Amino acid sequence: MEQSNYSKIFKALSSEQRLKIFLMIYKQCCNPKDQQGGTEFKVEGEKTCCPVAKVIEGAFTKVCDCMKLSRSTISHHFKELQNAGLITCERDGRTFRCKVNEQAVKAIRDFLK
Amino acid sequence: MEQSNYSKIFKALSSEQRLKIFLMIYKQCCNPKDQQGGTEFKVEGEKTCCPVAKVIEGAFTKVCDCMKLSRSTISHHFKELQNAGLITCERDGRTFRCKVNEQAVKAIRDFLK
DNA sequence: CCATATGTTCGATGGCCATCGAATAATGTG
DNA sequence: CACATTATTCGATGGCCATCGAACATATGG
Repeated sequence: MEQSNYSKIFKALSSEQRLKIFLMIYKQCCNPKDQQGGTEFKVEGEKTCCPVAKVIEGAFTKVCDCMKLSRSTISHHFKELQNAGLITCERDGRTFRCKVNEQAVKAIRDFLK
Repeated sequence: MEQSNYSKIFKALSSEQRLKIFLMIYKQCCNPKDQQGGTEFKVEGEKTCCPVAKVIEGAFTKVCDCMKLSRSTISHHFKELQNAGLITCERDGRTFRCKVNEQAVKAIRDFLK
């Protein structure tokens, strides 16, 4: 991955609020170990730990419930995370689905390797 | 490491120029494998690969020689990298010494683990 | 001591960005 | 259909930031 792509990723994560949002999603998707902070953002009736990127249903609303930011701001942050290639989102009717981009995760893990 | 510290690190690396500067220094210090891009920023007569953080002499001047930025801007970027805890610098007379902070490197490597 | 090299500090500037509320669109519910 | 939920878009705003040149500070070499 090129330097300019890395700086885009880091820019997306440089906002504390946006980092928080990304980690909320990430911890529901990819992280095999750390389950801290999962209490306020839990997918009901499911294990929060899974081996590969998993789709999160209703991510937008859940994030809204956890943060003191306007919905418009949160929408903006989701867009920025998408533009940086960190997550992908799709909407089907009322449902907002979202998952972490595995390539981006791999790139972050490979940075400084 | 706390989220706010991570966002500080990512903010420091979100500027493409600053990321470039950091990687120049990093590749002279810590990286056991990747030696690409080392050509324009080489410590004469030394192996560019070493196991632990190593002091880089004259880093400021070397970076100035490689980038099309004013010295004041580069000075500013060095300060930002220091404030984020990514590098430490010291001056002894005319000599500008600089090295990568190993804790920060470890933190970056542990992010998303 | 004088000139040169090396960094730092300062003030200005232009641009980007996080945030908000309001307006709008799309969708489901009674 | 009327209403509530949910998400997007827009315009405004205040603040931060990357960059520059100029002025200053410090050190070294002749």
